[in-house]
Amino acid sequence: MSITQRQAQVLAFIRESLEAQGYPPTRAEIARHLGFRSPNAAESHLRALVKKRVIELLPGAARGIRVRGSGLPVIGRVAAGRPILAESHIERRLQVEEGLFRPKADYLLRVQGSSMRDAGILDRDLLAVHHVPLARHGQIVVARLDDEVTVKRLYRRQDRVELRPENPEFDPIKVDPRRQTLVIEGIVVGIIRSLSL
Amino acid sequence: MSITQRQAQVLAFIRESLEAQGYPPTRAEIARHLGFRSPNAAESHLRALVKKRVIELLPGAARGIRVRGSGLPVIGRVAAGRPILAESHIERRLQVEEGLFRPKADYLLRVQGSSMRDAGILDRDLLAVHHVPLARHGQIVVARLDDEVTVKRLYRRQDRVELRPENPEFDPIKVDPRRQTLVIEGIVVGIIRSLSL
DNA sequence: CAGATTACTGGATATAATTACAGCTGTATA
DNA sequence: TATACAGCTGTAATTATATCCAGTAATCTG
Repeated sequence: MSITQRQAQVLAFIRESLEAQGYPPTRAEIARHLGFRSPNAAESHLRALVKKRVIELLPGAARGIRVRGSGLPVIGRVAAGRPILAESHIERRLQVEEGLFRPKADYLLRVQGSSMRDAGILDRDLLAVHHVPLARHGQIVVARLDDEVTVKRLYRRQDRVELRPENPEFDPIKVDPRRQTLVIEGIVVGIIRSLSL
Repeated sequence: MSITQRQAQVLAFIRESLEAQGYPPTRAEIARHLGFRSPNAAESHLRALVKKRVIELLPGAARGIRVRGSGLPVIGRVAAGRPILAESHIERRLQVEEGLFRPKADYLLRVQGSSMRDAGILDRDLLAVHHVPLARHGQIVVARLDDEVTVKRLYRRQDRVELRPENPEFDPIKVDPRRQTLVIEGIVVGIIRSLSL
């Protein structure tokens, strides 16, 4: 039971309004923006979004629209064979400004281990990841090698593909496409570290 | 012309409301929260905050309150002798969730140089800084030595104070309190890096 | 000491906004 | 083929909200 295209437009406008105005839109504003002649059209879309648990409506309150699950999901340990963005992997959500990272971050992944230490990526750092299935030579990627999720720098030379750590204590991984399946889960676009002393 | 205590309470409630409800409060809600019997008391506080350029009011709009200058200020190069948080040092502001860092971040400072490379702090990183005048041994601090602002790890042994870089290419700074003035500007509580490839 | 600012009460009103009701057309689902 | 759901129009009532006006009192400022 996923969201329809029209409902996504309504949701996008709510987000837009929140960003630009600092408060949610009214039914009339939604109707005006999407070209409805009746505010009731907006109302029913909002009700549908409530039923699908995407927003909450606060009865009686003007502009009483709350977007649920806003902010970037923080992904902890990823279970083998399961998609990274599965609901069960989400530890919590963090409100981080869209546009802080470019291209935009889709989720935050918690680093395990120090194999990328010399790239300034330490154990327990949060990596901002842009979710795309393709990466270029030299980019730091989130990759899945035979169901194991790792963060490494991608090396692509002619027909050879390598995942290289940036720490001399770790060895580069030469990918053999005949025996292993390599899936690019995304490229790393940023880092957030909490020192909390 | 700064903000009064009462006005600060109103502002705090607006922020609280934004955080908890997802939208700004009405005049009546402000009045109820602060114990006013008339919504007009809230109205005049809001007007005062507008005059002091702390918020904006959108006429006619329900809950039409916008908090100006929200988010953490990003500090670029700091001019000698001027306070770090001077308005002229603010490059922009970033909307980052309060509570992402502990203790809370007061501003973001852009790193210049790689003297803290081995601590995972690279050139052009943004450091989340908690603004306090005291730091403990071992903490990474933002310090001002004779008007020069630097980021180093603080070493305090008996009566000796040192600011140590974490990169063998740089030398530790032994602070001589008779000739130099050391001011702790804050402690580093987090790092944000944008890779933008 | 006049005038501005802060900090409120109390009443009133226009309008902003939610929300109920009735109805329409398609498309998908059982 | 009945039933649900998506996606609307249109009207209207109720209530939520902003905002004006007229005061009172205390404190600060030039």
